[in-house]
Amino acid sequence: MFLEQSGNRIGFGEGFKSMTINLKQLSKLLKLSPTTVSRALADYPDVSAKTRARVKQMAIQQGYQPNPVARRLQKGKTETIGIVITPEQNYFSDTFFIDLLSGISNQITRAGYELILGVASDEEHEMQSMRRMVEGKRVDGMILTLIREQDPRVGYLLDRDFPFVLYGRTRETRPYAFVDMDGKQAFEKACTYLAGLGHRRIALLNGEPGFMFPVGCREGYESGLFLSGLELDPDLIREWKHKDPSQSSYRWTLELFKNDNPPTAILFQTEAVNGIFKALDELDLQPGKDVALIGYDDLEIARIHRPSLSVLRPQAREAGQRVVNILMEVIKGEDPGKFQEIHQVEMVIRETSLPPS
Amino acid sequence: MFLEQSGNRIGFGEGFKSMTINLKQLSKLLKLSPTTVSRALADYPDVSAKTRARVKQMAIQQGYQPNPVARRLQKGKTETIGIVITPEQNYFSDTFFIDLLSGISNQITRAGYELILGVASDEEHEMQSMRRMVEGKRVDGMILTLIREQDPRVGYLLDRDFPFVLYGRTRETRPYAFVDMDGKQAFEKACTYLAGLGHRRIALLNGEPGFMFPVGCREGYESGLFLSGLELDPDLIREWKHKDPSQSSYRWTLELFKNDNPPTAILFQTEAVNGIFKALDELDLQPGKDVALIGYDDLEIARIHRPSLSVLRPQAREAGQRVVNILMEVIKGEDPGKFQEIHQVEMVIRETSLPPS
DNA sequence: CACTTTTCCCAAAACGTTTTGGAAAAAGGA
DNA sequence: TCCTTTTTCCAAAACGTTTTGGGAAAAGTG
Repeated sequence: MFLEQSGNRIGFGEGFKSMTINLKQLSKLLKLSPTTVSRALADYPDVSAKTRARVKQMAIQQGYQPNPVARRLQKGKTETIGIVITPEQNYFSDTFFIDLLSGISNQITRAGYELILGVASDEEHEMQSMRRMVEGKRVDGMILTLIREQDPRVGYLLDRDFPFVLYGRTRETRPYAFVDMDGKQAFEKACTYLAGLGHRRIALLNGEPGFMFPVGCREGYESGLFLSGLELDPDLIREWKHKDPSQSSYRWTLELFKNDNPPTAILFQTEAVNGIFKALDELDLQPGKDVALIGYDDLEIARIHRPSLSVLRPQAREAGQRVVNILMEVIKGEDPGKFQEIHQVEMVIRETSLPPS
Repeated sequence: MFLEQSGNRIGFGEGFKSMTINLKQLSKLLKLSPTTVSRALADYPDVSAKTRARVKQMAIQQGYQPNPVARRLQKGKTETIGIVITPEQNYFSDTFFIDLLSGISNQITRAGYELILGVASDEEHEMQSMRRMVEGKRVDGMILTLIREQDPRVGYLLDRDFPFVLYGRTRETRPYAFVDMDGKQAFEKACTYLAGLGHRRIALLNGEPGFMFPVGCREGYESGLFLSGLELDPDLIREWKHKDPSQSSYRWTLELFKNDNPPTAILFQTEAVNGIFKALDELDLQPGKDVALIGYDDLEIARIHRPSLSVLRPQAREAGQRVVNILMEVIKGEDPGKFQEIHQVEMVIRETSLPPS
């Protein structure tokens, strides 16, 4: 037989050589078969309590860790989840996203999986990076973020029956798993709150068209106006761009106040806040005092600004954890259509949501 | 023999089943041995040009992709690089970091490797996450960022002879590979530039002690003062905190101007700019006009602010690529001490670096 | 032609696990 | 005691590659 083991050599000049023990060596030490050792460590019932204890103790003592690559080959799983991010869309300036990522990463680790990351400069490379992961058999499942209304990634994965979960939603009739924030309910809440304070001219500075998240925001805004008996005025709706949230929101804010009947309140995504503050400053309008503001996402700037910014606060970390838990179920073969979660968004009232002066 | 292949089954109810062909099936189709097919695809010289072409064509036609897990097991490599980030330190608000990550990710992909990501909430989890990767045999090498003066991670990896590259430097006598920005030269340049404009009171609002990057900044600052014949005044040096760059820089800026003889210029990391702008605003000082400003890192805010911020601009993407190329060499067994790169930092003069009024 | 060299291909081993399908030993039951 | 059941262990197969060490056929050489 070819059972001879060459033993461990500490590398010299040849880079790092693993100095850890493997299953065969461990089993030799224990005078047991690899089978039994493997099964003992996996808590199979067909190994006696005594030997199980003995095996586990020796494993710890020897610092044995099963080689994940070998296990993956045998199990036919990569134990890996993929995600692709696109910095061009200014995604990372958002504390929200890193919180989401943090929840995702920690939960994946807890499951004994890995998270592999792709960074793509645009939509095309985003797809390319994902295809590499999927067709290259590098992952068991994908997590998708920053979803577009028409998102080719979703169709691609559905066509292949490949496990995935969206953070967000898209326009797609086939069932798929997602975790989303209730942007609609959030903006409705914010809108009716402002209306309740007496605001009659409430503007919406919304995210870029083509992406899905501004859709819910707009729906909530319109619904909030309606519930408060206010008329929708298209002149009070503007959209900033992903590429330069500050720049575009700055321009649009200035424009909003050229209106004969300017707004007394603005709803927006917090990402755009710098441009708004800047514009208001130039217009000699005090945030909170002259114009009420409520942002979506609780970024650092929202807390530290004076006056501090009232915000809608999604629970990013929790959402990330849910995304992973759901993905694990989908990978196991569960029906993705069963996992469609819409999470509530909390409103944090700070200093920029006063009644109109 | 047990060469019978069960064939491909499209999964039903059992989750995703790979519908891709494997080497054995491909070789059967070609009426060749797996050996020959493998070697043909790898361009070995001992397979004829004709069969090589035939194999490659069939591989493409059948969409064959070698299973990376199997290859990793055979090759004894994970083909994977690890990185751990700590959002608590506000790392991601920095466009710089995502550019670095982008360079890293793309270069890793080009090498056919994967990047696995850990997100740790603090120093302890950072170490824990790294140990999981290293001792769990999940990566071939590590990339370290946001280095501390005394960084236990470096000692840990050196002790184990495990391949790694730092983005940054640390206090460690043993040789190790790193790519760093020449913060010293950058701040020296900025400082002499300001002095050349006529500034005599130049303040430094530096990063948090304990980390390595503020050390170079300070050295450059001191050297710049010296070269310009200016006296070092400890009252003009302050340090902001990683946890709340805006808050702490705001406080320290106010304090700087309580000085009997206040500064006419400030050097700082751009991360801290919001607090500085805010403080100056309260003090009724115009950035650029009343106080010259030069930041380190070209963040979005620097470009869009009016007046736009003069900055020192490190080439993050290129640095990321170098880190990966070096790591690949170290993994191959090259001496890490050979790879110690310090990259120049460019100065971008915009509107906030005028002579004193 | 006979011998050597080159060209082209392949069977088997190996990477380090988990799973399969028993089998020996111990315990239980009559 | 003999048979059955349970307990405890293990040899061999399997996952899908790459590498090793030839070996047969073709080509070159005298």
